[in-house]
Amino acid sequence: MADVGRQASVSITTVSLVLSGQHSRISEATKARVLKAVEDLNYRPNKAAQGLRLGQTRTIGFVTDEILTQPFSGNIAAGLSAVAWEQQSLLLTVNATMNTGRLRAAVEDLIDRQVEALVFAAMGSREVDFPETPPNLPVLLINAYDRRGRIPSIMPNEEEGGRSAIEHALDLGHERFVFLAGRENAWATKMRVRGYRDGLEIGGLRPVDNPIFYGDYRIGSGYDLAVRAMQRRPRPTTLLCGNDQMAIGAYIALARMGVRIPEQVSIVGYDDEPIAADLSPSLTTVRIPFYEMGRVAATHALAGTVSEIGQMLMSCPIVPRASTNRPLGQ
Amino acid sequence: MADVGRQASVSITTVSLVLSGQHSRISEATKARVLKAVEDLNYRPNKAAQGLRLGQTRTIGFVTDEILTQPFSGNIAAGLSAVAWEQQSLLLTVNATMNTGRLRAAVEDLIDRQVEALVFAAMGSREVDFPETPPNLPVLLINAYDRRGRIPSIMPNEEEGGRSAIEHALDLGHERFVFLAGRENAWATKMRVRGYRDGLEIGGLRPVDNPIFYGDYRIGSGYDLAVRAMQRRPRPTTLLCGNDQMAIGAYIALARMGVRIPEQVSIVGYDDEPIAADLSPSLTTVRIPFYEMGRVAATHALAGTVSEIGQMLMSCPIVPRASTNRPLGQ
DNA sequence: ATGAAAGCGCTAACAC
DNA sequence: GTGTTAGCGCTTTCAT
Repeated sequence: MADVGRQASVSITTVSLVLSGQHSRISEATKARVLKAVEDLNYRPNKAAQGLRLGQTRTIGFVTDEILTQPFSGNIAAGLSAVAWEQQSLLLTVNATMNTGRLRAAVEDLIDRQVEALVFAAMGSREVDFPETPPNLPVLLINAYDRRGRIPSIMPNEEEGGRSAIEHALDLGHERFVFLAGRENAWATKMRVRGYRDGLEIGGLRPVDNPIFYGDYRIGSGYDLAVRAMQRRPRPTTLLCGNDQMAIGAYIALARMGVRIPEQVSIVGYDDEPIAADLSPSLTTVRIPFYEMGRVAATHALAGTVSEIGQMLMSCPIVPRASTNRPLGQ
Repeated sequence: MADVGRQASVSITTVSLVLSGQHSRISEATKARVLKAVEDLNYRPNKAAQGLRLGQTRTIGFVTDEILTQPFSGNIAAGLSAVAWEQQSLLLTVNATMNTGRLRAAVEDLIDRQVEALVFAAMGSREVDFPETPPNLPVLLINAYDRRGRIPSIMPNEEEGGRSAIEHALDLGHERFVFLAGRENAWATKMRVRGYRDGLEIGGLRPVDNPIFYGDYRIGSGYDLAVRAMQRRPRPTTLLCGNDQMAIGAYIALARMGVRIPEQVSIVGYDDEPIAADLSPSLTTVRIPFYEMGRVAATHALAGTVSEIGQMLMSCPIVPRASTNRPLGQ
């Protein structure tokens, strides 16, 4: 900056004033000279120094828990990143494992680097024991909830998602379901099951006729449970799957059994992974709005309005595709 | 820091000395007093200020091109992140789209923030027109190559991967293949095809008997091409798929046709997505070492040895699973 | 063994 | 209109 000043025969103050857009009090002539010098010297302001002086880093600390290695959930990062960029901010990212020690170290490092907000994102809606943070620092959890419940969090409305899935099938006229659920003790499973039960009630159907089979969210269990489900008499007309992976398992099982989708049985997935649209027939599924969750998080984090969030639930809409249709004979 | 000094009745110099581990010349007594004060005041050093003074930010700029939203390739980020963390560094991440303007802006912002290295990662092994960067800044491309060829890059050895796939099948005794390839004009496709042709030659097989069908890397094309492939007489005994997604399509097609894997036909995928291990039977596939690519990149970037990399090709090994076996009658 | 002072690159009162 | 100066929070010579 001193170099620029020398080159343009002005003080560094003038350079600073020109560069920070306070042209108001600077004559056009000097302004042009400074800009020319900046150009000639290929000068670029040091944002680290600016940050120190201004006391702001335009940086969001982002701690992930295996999220990057998980399919499609990187959309959380994409959403955060998009909003951050719009507001001249960047993401300082750390990949922390389950291990609480690592989490604490990561959070502390980010704080030491003066991030202006802290966002933590987990897979599978876990509970976390989040470390202590300075009182004035906005902190937000995505897809996770604090053990002590004092940190605002953004979660998908899994219960609504489960309900959307079955309501979609009810609307098509279906009356016999099996829910191929995921791991029984997972938070997301419990919520989705709750939504499913709500749906049954709305449809006036008895739980005993529309059972829940528990699996583990993996393809294999989707396969096995689909086989089991199709052995019931009368046959279910819709299989609601705990996630898209299990739906893939169901697809393969039904293909092998010679049962056609959606003519003989409708399938609903959950997650709306990229693969869902690619399957044939394309998979009707429930979308988890990861990208939007990231956007909302970044928006509030940067605005310093995290306290308005509380425990925010984001809507999980049904995405109707070709794997669901009216049941046979309707 | 001044507060700590006051609390411990020492100068800030002493505080700094104690905190930076230069205990050498500090008496145990003062050291203890300082540490106590640090504790009491809950003091944490400001790394932004440290960085300014030391002229180092311990930060790697990481520019991604849709990579985060792509399944499993987030492992590149995980690899980078792991090494960075080991070396007390962090990733400053920007999600840039194809748009070159955005890429340039991202790179400039990162440079202004004084990152100590720059890593760009793309999906699908694209060519990029990378912006100008300061001569002393380590820059590295992952899964991408510079239009002007002057930037070191780390790419998967797709040709070797294609060859590994077919060699694995040859070793099992197969002699009739169809290669269900991906988009014909993609760089990765060309390389994989080249490896496939090498393999045919090694096995002494004629290309005319072992054709290549081109698709688009999506499930649907895997399905269609598998159907077409199985109509050939004599039937192929192994289907080599351009990626795991196409292999899934093949699985579904074969299930519907009543063809058993691997008894009647062996399947090989490519990518080793998480889903590959979950399929039933589990999918033999070629692994792209994304995580390792990230690690190597971060290691060289931080060590300032990017020039040693040149155009590095990372090995893509076959991962044998249950979808391949000896052909019938062997 | 400890402290005073300079300076990293920048901004912003306050002079002139 | 433009320059002088102080200072953001830290490290590090050089004195003492």
